[in-house]
Amino acid sequence: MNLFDGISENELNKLFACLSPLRKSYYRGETVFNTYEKINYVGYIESGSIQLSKDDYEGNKVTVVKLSAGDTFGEAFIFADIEQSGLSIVALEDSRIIFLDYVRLFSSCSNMCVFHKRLTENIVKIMSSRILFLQTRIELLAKKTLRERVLYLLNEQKNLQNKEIFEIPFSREQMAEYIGADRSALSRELSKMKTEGLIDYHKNAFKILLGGKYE
Amino acid sequence: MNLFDGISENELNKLFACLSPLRKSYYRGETVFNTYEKINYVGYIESGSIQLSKDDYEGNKVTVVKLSAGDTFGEAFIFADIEQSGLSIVALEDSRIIFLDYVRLFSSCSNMCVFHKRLTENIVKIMSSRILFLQTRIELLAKKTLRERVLYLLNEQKNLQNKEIFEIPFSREQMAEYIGADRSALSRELSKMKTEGLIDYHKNAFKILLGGKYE
DNA sequence: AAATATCTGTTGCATATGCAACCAATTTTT
DNA sequence: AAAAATTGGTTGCATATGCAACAGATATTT
Repeated sequence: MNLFDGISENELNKLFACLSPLRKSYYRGETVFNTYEKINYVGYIESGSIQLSKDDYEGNKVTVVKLSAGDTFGEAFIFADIEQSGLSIVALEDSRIIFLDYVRLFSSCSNMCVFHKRLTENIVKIMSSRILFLQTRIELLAKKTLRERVLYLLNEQKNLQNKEIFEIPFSREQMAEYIGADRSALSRELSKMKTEGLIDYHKNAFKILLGGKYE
Repeated sequence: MNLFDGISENELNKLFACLSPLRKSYYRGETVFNTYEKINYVGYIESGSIQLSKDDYEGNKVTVVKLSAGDTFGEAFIFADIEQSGLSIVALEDSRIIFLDYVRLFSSCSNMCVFHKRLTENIVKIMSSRILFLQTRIELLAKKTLRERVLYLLNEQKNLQNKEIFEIPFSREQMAEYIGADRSALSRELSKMKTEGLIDYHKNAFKILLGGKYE
């Protein structure tokens, strides 16, 4: 789901004239927003990719989500009235981002209402899917054993990519972080699962061999 | 945040005339939606309370959230195009629910546009806060130790209620489920934390004694 | 290509925690 | 009030897993 779906190139130009968005570029590793900033924009990634993470009081970093070109972020803070997002947003590669101001986004404007309505609807759709995604993630994290979480992630990716052999879009470290586990424990569990004939993998290419109760 | 905030009684009547919502009553324990139903409505709880949970392939039940009078649910499925919600929604007590049809909610209508716009904005706000809530929950579940999750929950509740002594709105069983732990393990950990002078509690009234690195 | 840095797997160890079983306390039903 | 059901705490046990340290593999820089 793209923020600008259903809005033609021509309409988009008019819309931009009205919304006067900020367009900014970021280098790999550069911070888009830090933890203490207020987010007043819906961000749209024109190119590149970013990572949203959250730091807790102990300094552990939890990756909330990674986003790439065509994705939208910041919509969770619309109307939320939160002074500090608590999110640190960093560019994973050179990126270009369009920022749409909340206020303009939701203030009616005489000539553009059609597009505004469309944009609003799109934002609602994006929020829908974000909620569903987060709920899925919660379901994964609520699993009590590491193995269950691994299998949940693998099945998710398998279904998503609809292939028998699928690529996990994470490094081991990131994969461990995503499922809330220690990296070495993940490695160990993966090895064990391979030995037991449950799964097979080479680097990031995985295959689920045995479904059993996990299918 | 209430779905109908900013809409007066009088306007609400007009809006209802236009939206023609369904009003239904449920007894305690009764199912509002089962796992296999498609949800086409935004549900608004007039009275009572409900619980949203999700069953996994092994039959474990994960409580997603509990909602009570004034809360809204089902908004995550707007435009999501999902045939089976995967959610089982059950009334926790006798409840009365208003269902607003997605289609009518988002179709423009000649005379009601002002209220529709308002409603849409409210839904966006609700979705915002839901996303933030879910992200918080994820942050909790991503903690590696039970103690950290417990403290996270306690601090959350303390801040929410802004009292030194605060009531946890869960039974032990539910609390354990919420933080993704075994009930007996939770009991043990709570006892241990009390012994160590970290917290104090009696039934559901808790107090955080020692912050230290957890403050 | 050599040197360096990053990523991944392995393993020993201590501990946390799920699970089961049981008992006590509390609440609900009869 | 007695009986039954629900809820919470305790404990033994086996195992899962975080942590640390190290080694090999791979990628990056010089």
